[in-house]
Amino acid sequence: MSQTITQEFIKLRDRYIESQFSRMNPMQRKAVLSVDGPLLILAGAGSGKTTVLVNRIANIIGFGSAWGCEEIYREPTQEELDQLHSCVVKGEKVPESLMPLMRWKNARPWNVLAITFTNKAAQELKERIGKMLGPDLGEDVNASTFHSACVRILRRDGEALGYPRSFTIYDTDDQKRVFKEIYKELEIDEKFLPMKSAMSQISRYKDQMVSPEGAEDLAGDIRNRQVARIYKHYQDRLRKAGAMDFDDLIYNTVRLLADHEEVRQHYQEKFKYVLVDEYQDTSVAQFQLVRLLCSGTGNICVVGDDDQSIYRFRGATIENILSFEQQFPGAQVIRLEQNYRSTSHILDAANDVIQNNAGRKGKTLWTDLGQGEKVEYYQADSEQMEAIHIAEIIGKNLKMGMKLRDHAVLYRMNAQSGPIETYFARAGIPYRILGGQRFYDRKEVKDILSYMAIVANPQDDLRLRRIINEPARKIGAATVDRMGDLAVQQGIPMLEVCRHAQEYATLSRAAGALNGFIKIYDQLEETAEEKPLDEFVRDLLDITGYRQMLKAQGEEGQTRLENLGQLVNSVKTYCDQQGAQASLEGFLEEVALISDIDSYDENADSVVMMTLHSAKGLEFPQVFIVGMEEGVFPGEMSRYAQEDLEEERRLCYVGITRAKKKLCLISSRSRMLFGRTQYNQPSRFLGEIDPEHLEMTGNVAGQGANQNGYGSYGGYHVPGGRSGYSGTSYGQSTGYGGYSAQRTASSTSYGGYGGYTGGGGIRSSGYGQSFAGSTVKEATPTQGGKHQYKPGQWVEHKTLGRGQVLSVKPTGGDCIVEVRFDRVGVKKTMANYAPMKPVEE
DNA sequence: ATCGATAAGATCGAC
DNA sequence: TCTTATCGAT
Repeated sequence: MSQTITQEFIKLRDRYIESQFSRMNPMQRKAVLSVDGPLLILAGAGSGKTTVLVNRIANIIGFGSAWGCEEIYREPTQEELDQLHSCVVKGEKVPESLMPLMRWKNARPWNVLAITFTNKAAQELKERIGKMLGPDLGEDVNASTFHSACVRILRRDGEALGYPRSFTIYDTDDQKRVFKEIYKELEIDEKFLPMKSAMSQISRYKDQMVSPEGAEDLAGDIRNRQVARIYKHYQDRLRKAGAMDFDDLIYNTVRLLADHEEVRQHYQEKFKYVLVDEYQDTSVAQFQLVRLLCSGTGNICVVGDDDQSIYRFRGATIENILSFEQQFPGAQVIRLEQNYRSTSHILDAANDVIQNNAGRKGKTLWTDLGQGEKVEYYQADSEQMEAIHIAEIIGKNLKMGMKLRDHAVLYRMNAQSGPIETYFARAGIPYRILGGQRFYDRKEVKDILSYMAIVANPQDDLRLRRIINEPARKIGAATVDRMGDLAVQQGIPMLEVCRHAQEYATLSRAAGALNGFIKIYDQLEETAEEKPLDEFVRDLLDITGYRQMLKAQGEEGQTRLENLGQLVNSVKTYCDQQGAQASLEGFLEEVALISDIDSYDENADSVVMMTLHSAKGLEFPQVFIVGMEEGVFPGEMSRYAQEDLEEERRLCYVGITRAKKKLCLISSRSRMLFGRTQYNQPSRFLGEIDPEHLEMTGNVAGQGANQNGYGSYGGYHVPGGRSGYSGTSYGQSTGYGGYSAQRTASSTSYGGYGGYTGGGGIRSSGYGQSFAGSTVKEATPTQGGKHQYKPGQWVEHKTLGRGQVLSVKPTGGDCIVEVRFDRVGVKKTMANYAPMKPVEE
């Protein structure tokens, strides 16, 4: 009798659990419910994989293995069965009292490890889980990047590898400095072995878990032997400084887990469920890490899309996702092919392009969002026209009620942002640029961070070298080098040598200055001990004399001082967030692991510009991809090797699939790049799209394009030789000053704590800032134009000052107005965008 | 030490 | 074209 009640209950339990995830499509639901064992989710672009991840984690925590499982905590009563039955029928949540019977071997939030590609994605995941299960539970889930997860493991257990608990994390800049020293020491000629190639080769070694000794064994030619030698010296230095670079974080964690059973067991028990997002972009080392972590329970779920693997150049191996089923026998594979993002012309264009790649798992995305608009292909004459066309479309879209933030401009290289940026700034279109120099990469910020770092870790000779004479303290390079030698000889940190300067004959002359530095250092240490973190940093600026130095530097110093003000703010924000947990080490760590995309704020209303790479994971109603040209995209370097070309194609696929409703692909007949004007053929990727999905605009016909208007080579005559280069410029050089001024003037927009709330690493239009709030209004073209201009007319521009109109040319729904400004010379502006109005003379 | 001239170099870039 | 690094001169 009770047997039937139990069976009945279990059957209903399955139905109930399924009903909790009823908003998913069947494939998604299957992925959410398959909790145990290895699982590969092949999630196409826009297929709702984050939703799947969130729900799957919710299921793991809420119900555990209960679905499809015969086990139950105890026999339910008839009354409980009725209760469940009524919940299922009415679609209500079961009462808490019933929950113990509803779950089986469910995990606690901290038993779940979810690894994402960026900090932002991790944060988002936590928030969404929090919304489903309650904020406390969300907070307790381990959601982080590979690197932050490794840092946590290494801080706790890294001493087994001979690193101090408070090891420093070296960024690329720090790495470069170490390399420079090693090049000098080993007398290596940069011409023979460029530092960049040595650095990246060593980075690749670490990605593949190759030790310095291993590199030695592998080395065939002289160059590789040299790299192995550098590798060895480099690791030596890092170890002495108690430092790890980004690659070491992964490499060392793998070593730690592989070689120390008790540590491994601890984490295998802790992380009962491991989930990895963006699996197509993982390295060999990351794969090994994942395998070590999950081999206790075997509960590993990876989500990825082989078609979106775009980081091969950085050590990612697409093999990880392609061979998942071999690596984890018995793996389930689930494909998510329904796309919820884009309309079908866009999606079909993406499918058309990607199907030209060999070596893919193969899937075809579909959508039920309808055909939507065709993909626009615009052929411009120059990169300026490219920008103008974009501005026109944005203008039209705004009129139709779209927001500035609905628009994204994507390009292959950061260098391509310039002309568009200039034009937008001039036309008064508020924009933001992601990428370029990060806030935390600025010299003054790094200097102050270095001061903080040596207080946290007095062994950090590299950071010490950086700031010992900044501001100038009469401690020259020769003195520093001598100190470095002494430190190496005695096996002590440089700071100790410095402290006992008078005991060394070679340092006698500088002893006074060195003593002075020690006084400063001691004072810092004391302040750090006595005061809260944010006050410490504020005082640090004065104790070190840094503030005074900048004050004496005029305008540029002022900007830098403002940046440091931001730094102090960010320390404060960090303190507020962490409360009693706040620590110097903690802050430095957080800063070291912050990226640009982390600070992208989707709510700020401005057009976003970024590289195709940084656009991964984002979506916009209207997307522009510029520079669709051979030699640009695909890039010159990747045109010939099959593998490189396929990666470019995947990048194109990523770009296309960012668009929800409208996509505009733009190529230009001429393009100035690196000071040369190039005449490129339209990108082959354009030719791969079925014309059925394309709508061509621009003066395609006139310029020798073939029937399709693209794709067939030779149809386009290249002036200036067949290489596609021409020494002569293309007449685009007029009215084009003020470029660099624009850029600098517009780089001061750091709201709030860079890494947390948005701002860091984002460069914005000065106009956008100054209008903040009323921007959209200002930038929205009104019917027929808000102001009428005619040649001879005097105008007043918000930032460019007074000027006289030279010419007015209608374009689209707007006019290009050429103005000679009193202060800055001749400029072109868009009548409806520019913050400009006619004035009486 | 700090400036200015000169040369080299320049994808993509998470952490 | 533009930036950045390095070197030599003041």
